Order: sequence, then structure tokens, then C-alpha cells
Amino acid sequence: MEYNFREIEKKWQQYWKEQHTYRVTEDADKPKYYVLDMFPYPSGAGLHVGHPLGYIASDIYARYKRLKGFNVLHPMGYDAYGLPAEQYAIQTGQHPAVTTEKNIARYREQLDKIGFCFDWEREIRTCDPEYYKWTQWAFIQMFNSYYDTAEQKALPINSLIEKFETSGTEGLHAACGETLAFTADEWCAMSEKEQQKTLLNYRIAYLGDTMVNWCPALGTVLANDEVSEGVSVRGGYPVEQKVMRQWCLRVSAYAQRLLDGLDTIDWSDSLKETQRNWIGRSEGAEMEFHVVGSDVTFTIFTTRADTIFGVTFMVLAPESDYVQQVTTPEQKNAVAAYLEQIKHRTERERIADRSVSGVFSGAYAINPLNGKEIPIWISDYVLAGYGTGAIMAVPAHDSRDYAFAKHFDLPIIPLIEGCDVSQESFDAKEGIMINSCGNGLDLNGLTVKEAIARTKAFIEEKGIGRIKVNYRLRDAIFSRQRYWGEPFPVYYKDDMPYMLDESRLPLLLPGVDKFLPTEQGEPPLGRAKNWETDEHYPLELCTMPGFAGSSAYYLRYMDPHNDAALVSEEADTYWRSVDLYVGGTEHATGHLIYSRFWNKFLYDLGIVCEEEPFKKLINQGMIQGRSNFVYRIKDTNTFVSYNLKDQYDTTPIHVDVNIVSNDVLDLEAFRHWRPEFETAEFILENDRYICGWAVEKMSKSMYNVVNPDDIVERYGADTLRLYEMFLGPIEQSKPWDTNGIDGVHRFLKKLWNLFFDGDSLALTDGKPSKEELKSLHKLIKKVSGDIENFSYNTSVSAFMICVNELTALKCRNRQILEPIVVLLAPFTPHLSEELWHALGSDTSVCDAEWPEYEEEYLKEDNVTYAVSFNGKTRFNLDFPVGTPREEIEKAVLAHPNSAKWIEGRTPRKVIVVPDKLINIVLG
RNA sequence: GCUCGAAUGGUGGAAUGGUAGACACGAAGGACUUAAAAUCCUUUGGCCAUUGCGGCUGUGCGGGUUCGAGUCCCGCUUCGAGUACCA
Repeated sequence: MEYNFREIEKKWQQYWKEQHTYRVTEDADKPKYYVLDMFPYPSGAGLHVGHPLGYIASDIYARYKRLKGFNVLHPMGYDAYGLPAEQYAIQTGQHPAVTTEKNIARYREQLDKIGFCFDWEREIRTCDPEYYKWTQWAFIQMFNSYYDTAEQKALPINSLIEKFETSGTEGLHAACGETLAFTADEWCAMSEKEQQKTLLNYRIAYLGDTMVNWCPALGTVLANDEVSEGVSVRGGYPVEQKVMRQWCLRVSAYAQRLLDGLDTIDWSDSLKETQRNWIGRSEGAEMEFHVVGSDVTFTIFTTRADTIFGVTFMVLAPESDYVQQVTTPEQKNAVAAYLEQIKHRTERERIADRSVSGVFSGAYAINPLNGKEIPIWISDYVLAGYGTGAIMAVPAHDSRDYAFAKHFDLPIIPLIEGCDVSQESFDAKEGIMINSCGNGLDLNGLTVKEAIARTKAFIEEKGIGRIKVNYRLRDAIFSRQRYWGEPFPVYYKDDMPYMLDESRLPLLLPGVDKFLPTEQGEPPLGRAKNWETDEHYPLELCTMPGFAGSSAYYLRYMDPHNDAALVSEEADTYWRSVDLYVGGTEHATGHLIYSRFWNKFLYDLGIVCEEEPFKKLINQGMIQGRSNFVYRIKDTNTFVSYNLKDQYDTTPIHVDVNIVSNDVLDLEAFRHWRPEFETAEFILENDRYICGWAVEKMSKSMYNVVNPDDIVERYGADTLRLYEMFLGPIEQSKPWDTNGIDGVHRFLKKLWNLFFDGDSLALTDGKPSKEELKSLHKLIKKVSGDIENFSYNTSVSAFMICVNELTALKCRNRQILEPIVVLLAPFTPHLSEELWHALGSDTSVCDAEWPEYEEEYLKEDNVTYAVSFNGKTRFNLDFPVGTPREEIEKAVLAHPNSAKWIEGRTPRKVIVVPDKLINIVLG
């Protein structure tokens, strides 16, 4: 009987479905394990072979844990809100819900073919009202909370209101937008509107006027992680900076906890590092500078307090509020002209053009330490969003200040002994201070480190500044001027936002006639009819961003059908958090920050019992495309084979990888591929046309997309699963190359042949031989260890070795082959299920028990030692197990082979590595 | 620029400081076959010797530690990822 994978896979997929094999329920008698994949956005293009890589890896682990006796939660769902469906809707008028539904069906069909052990009864979709009800609910909780910086946690906004009523802002510890000061009486005297406005300054979900990334082409704002190098990550459209009133989440309040939490979780160092950089903690000081001849004082942030005596000018960000306050009448026109010039630049232009620009404000500030008057400039190299939007410039020790000083011919004062600042600044934080004495502070002779500490202490003592920790992490902008997203549970009264009552959730996404902004430039929801509360208060027109629905989805899988809570306490305390999370690195600074923030917030509220949502995280590498090329001789329809192409003037042309095998082009298929190649002529080498190749992104335009369905059709899901794992370490990015798949498929056929002879099972029930037992137990040991380390590629090799050994031994023994079926079950579930039932079981192989290896079968009679001289191996020598060290030494030195290498020299030392090698050190 | 990671045959990749190149692909040769496919066997880092056993060399480059380094340390080179006027 042939290994008929098509029939086998169909049969068992059906069986699993009927038997609900993968249904999972809370079971207090079993230890739990939660394996999660980052859920996909169902794009119209469907899955390519790169997508399932992570799913296969997690599926193997989930199945392995189940065989080890764990109650495994392994769910799947869809991140269903997103731009592509909306843009498609704009073009075609088709409702995004319809396209999304269609794409999900296609994804499901593709996923089902690969044989995953997902519990589909727990499926969630972010666009499902039953699901987004809880996204809206979480938003309401954030609106109704503030962050207490003393207790380091979120607390109800009502307790803040009580505080304001009794003592105003006196002794307040709350994360806020701007530092406000008012008394209890002043608070009580405020109108409702004023009070609400004030509270927005403290709420965790707040409406604020902030500098946003505005993408005109998409007609929406974008979060920082959705912008890269000045263009939108989706679509690559230019982005500009603009102040807008937007919903924001006070993620920045959690910066320190997000940083500290990294030390408690098992993620890769590089990913943790990426998050640390994104959070960007920097310790420094804030200092006050008075403006000459006015009562304006402004604050700057610096990490180099020690360089205070080298300050020769100040710089303000063009968007800074201070600009209007300090600009003198004489400079007013020049400043206005500069601001105008800056305003029209997009982010991308700013990044591309790093030339020095700026304008003098006309005003001067006083250096608090030496009393010197220094000019205040305005330049876009200072960012409004970081620190205070104002800096003290120390051209001698900061390259940006240096470039500015050189350009505008400002003085440069070196502060470190022996540094040369004639050509460039000296940025390193090392050396001995000079030129740094005045107003009671003397830094001369100190190291930079000492000087920083001394200055910080001094300014704090004198009240001219304070120690301050700054974070690069910004609050998340949470509004999107789009249709296809969660509606905010928000209405407006007297221009102030209020939350809908929780009993009114979910607030359903309304229908609209078109998915475009209104003529007045309002978001698409402005087109919705009766988009208002029963009391006729208008509802919010923006929708939530993509990351809203994906921030807490792992919690919902624990209890997906709960109508009364996001997750019940029972389900949460049973499943706790995700034990293993598998997904791509592209979410390092987006989803994985937001999720951690969201979870910490819910933790503060007592909704969840774990502060970190994802204990262990594996980043699967990206599968890149491997493109093939043919080389057309210019102005002809003749194609020349790869190794001969240099003799001609050729143009490389992408060719569909599906008509190329091992880089050899199928000429007939090529002629039929596209009409213009019908008459193609070829210049061959060794009667073959060899294609060139390159690693590129997998995409339609490069003709390098490989569809998993095609692989499943041709080789079967089990071969696909095994091959994807065999390709290399799971965390490594690598090009998809179908070339090696035959080897894996051959292995499965060989395995099959161990069980069957002709049409019938051909197993023996006798006692296995020593060699057979050794082969099996070697395999159990290797595979168990490899799965725990996620070294699936070497596991696959171990299976191949074992099957080769058993084939050579003509092994037909049931006691040997049965455990192998179980060992393979995580990798090749269909084949294992088939064999498991063929062996006579009537339950699923998923309920089998993972075999344990026994050391006694791995023991040998003899140990082979490699004998080396001065570290260089020369020959092998066998000794019975347990031969004493002295005897080994003696025997080696006396061995005839040794004489040749010793050549009369005296052995100085003999090193014996147990069971491995003997090294003889010669004088 | 900064941070992190990587570099091993024709290719993908193995190697707790201990015989580098497991396993697989590809390639070459052979068996079976009218032929092809499938299957099986042999060889396969390089150089030299192959009527000898074998020898030399070899993990991006240069040093170091060690009896012994692909692996650890120092200094480079190249490539990749992230981030970027972050004061």
C-alpha cells in the first residue's frame, strides 16, 4: 500500500472535526498550558507558505504539551479590522464586512488543510460586536481612570475628583498632560465643562490636542509605530506633523513598568532591547532659564548637566509655545517666515534634508550658573515632542549643536581637557572637566560622571532645576478617521466627551452610503444616519485603531462566549496568561507594547491576575521569496542560460518560480506562461536552461509566491509541516526554497514502508533487539530535548536518522514503531493518526502518552576515544565502558600507533575527556 | 550615527570548549527498466596522493586565552534587523 496522503489527511481532518478532538475546557485536575499565535489579518491574497511557519511551530508545541499531559489552550481568530478592506470598499463600494467575511472563509479553508489543533469553538473576530463590546468596555474603563504616580497604578477617576474637591492639586501624584495647579475652592467654582476639561488632563484615555502623524493620502492619523522613515507603514504614503484633537491612551504613564516588566519575561534579548529603545528611558535634569527683560522662564531637559558652562545659545522647537512668548518685535517677521517654511515640510522631507536651518528669536536667556546672556534661537532640529521642546546648546560636546553653531557662527567653548573641537564636537562622556566654574559650582578637575552628579545635586539644592527621567515612549494616538474600526462608546455634550452607559454596549458600527469622508471633511461615520444618542447628543465620528482589538484578545480566548465579562475570574485564574506566544518581530514596538500596557491596566483594575500577558515569546523568522530570473538578450526574444549570460547584453526578467525546478526552467511551461514568450528561443547549457535567483520579499509582482495549498496537494500537509520546520531554526529568516522538500517526503514514505509490506501491516510482536531499542531511545531523548528548545529542524533530522537505522535493521517491531508514531504526532498528525489506528487503537493519537527514554538502552559496551597529539586527532581507540583513567593512559601511550606521533618526544601530560577523547601533550 | 544579531561546502543548515561539515538538497557515477518515473547503492569542503595505508589545509580577517577555539576575549571587515536630529 502506498502512502496515500491525500486520502489520509482528508479522513482524519474529518474525524477530528466530528470527534471534537481539539475542544478544550478548563480542567482543574490537569496543569494548563496556553499556546498562542499572533492572529492574522485576513488579507485578500490568502496565505502563502511563509504564514503558517509560526502556526506550525506552535502547533507542534501545543500537541507535544498535550501528549505530556497538559490541558492545552490553543485558539485562533482574526484581526479583522484593517485598512485594506476599507480601501477595497472605497474602490468597489463593497462593504468591508463582506470582503472580510470572504477572506476569513478563505483563510480558514487554507488553515484547515494544514491540520492544526486549534479549538475553533473559541474563535474570535475583532469586528464581531460580541467581541468589540469588550474593546469598547475597556476604553470606558480607561476613560474612567487616572494613573497615580505614587502608587504606580491606575485608580478610579472618582477618587481623583474627591481629591480635587478636598485639596485641589496640592500634593497630587497623577500622570498628566500639563502640570496644573488649583485649589479645592477653585475646582468647585469651575463649571461642569471646565471640570471635564481639567479631568481630560488626567484620564488614561483622554481627548487631547497633540502633534500627530497625519497621512493625507489615507485621510487619517497614525500612531508612531505605524510610521516608518516618514511614510506610512501601510501603503508608504507621506506623513506630516500636525496638531489635532484626538483620543489618546496615556501609555507613557506605564513607561517604567513596561521597562521593568521586561526583566520578568522570557523573550529574546534583541526583542527586549528593541522595546527598551522604544521606551527610551534617559536620566537627566530639567533646568530653568530666565529670559532677559521679561518674566518668561522656560525649562530645558538635558542629560549633560555637567556641560552647563559650555552653553553658548538656547534652541526652541518651532512648535514650542515659548516661541511666541520670547520672539521680539524686530524678529517677528523673520521668525514667522521660518515657521511658515518649516510647516510645509513633510516628515519625509525633514528626514531627507538634514541641512542646518534656524532663526534668531531676538531674545536672550541667562545662564543660571555664570549669569551670561545667551541668544535664543528657533530650529527644527529640536523636537517639540521630546523633553520640554527646548534645549541648552553645548556646541563643544554635541554634534547637532556644533553643526548649528558653525553654521550661524556662534561661540564654542570646550569643557574637557585636551579635546579638539576645531573640526567636530567631542560627544563622548569621558575626560576631565575644564572651564567650568562659577556661581558656587566648581566642576574643574572632575570626571564627566562626577560632574554630572555634582551639577544635578547643585541645581536641586539651589532650586534652579531638578533631576528628571524622560521617556521617548509617547502616548498612543487612538483615533482613526476611518470607517472600518470599533466605534467609540462616546457622545458629546457641550463639546465635552462622555461615555455611554456600559449597558448600551456594544455600540454597533452604523451603515454608511460611502466609505469616504464627508464633504465637510468629517470622518466616514459623519455619513451615518441618526448617529446620536437617544437624547440626540452626537456620537464620536472617529473609530479605534487596529491595535485596539488586538490588545486583549488573548484574554477573550479564555472565555470567548461570556456575555457578562471580558473574561470570568474562574477562566482567568485557570488560564492566567499566555505561556508561549509565537509571532513575527514586526509587532515589537506596536502590538507587543500596547498589549502589555492594556494588560497592566486591567491588572491594576483587578480584572486579570497576571501583570505580563506573554510569558515566553518566540519570534518566527520571515519567509522570504526566492525569485528566479531568465535573461533576455536585448531587443530579441532569445533567452540565455545563467552561466552564459555574461557573453551577451541581457536584461533579467522575473519568471514564475512554479515553472522552475531546481533552478532549471521548464521551457514548454515558459512558452505558455505569457503570450509574448510563445516564440521564445533559448541558448542552453548542458541541454538545460538554468535560471538565476535572488532572495526578495514574497510578492505577486516578483512571481515568487508559493501557495501552501499547492504544496499540500502535491506532497501533503504532513510533508509541508515537516519541511517548514526542517528549513532551519524557527527564529531565523530564510528564503522559501521548495528544492529540499523531496527529501522530507521521501522520509515519510520510508517511514510508511516500515509499517507496511504490500497492502498489509507487517509488524512483529517479539522482543526488540538491542540496536533497535538504542535507536528508539536515542530518538526519544533527542526529540524531547529539541522540542523543549524549539530546535525542530534537528528533530526532523533525528527522525530521519532513526528511520534509516531501523530500515537498515529491517525493524518491524511493534514495541519500537509504536512510540515513534507518538513522537511524530506533533509534526505529522495525519500520518500518525493513520498509523495509530492501524496499530489497533480506537482513540486519537492526541490522547496518547509521550514516551520517556531509558538511559540503560543508550549504554554501550565499548567507548570510542579519539586520540590526539597536541590537540590534533590522529586515530580512534576503543575501551570497555568504565575502564579506569590510568589504564586508558597507559594503553594509549603503549599503543603502536602512538609511537609514530610521539617520535621520541616525552609526553608531558595526558588529558582524558571521559567517553570522548584523549589528548597527549608533547614537549 | 547608535543598539542588537549574524558570517561554516555548490545550497539549506549540524556541532554542552573536545574527531567541523550531522541531516537534507543538488551534483557525479552505478544498479533495476525498452524508456521514463519511482526505488536502491557509491562518491561528494579544498589541495596532493589515489597499485598503498594516507598526508596537508580548512568555519569572514588579524591577534589573544587554552593541552585543545566554529564556539571564549580584544581589534577589524562585510551583511542583516531595529531606531534615529531623543538633547
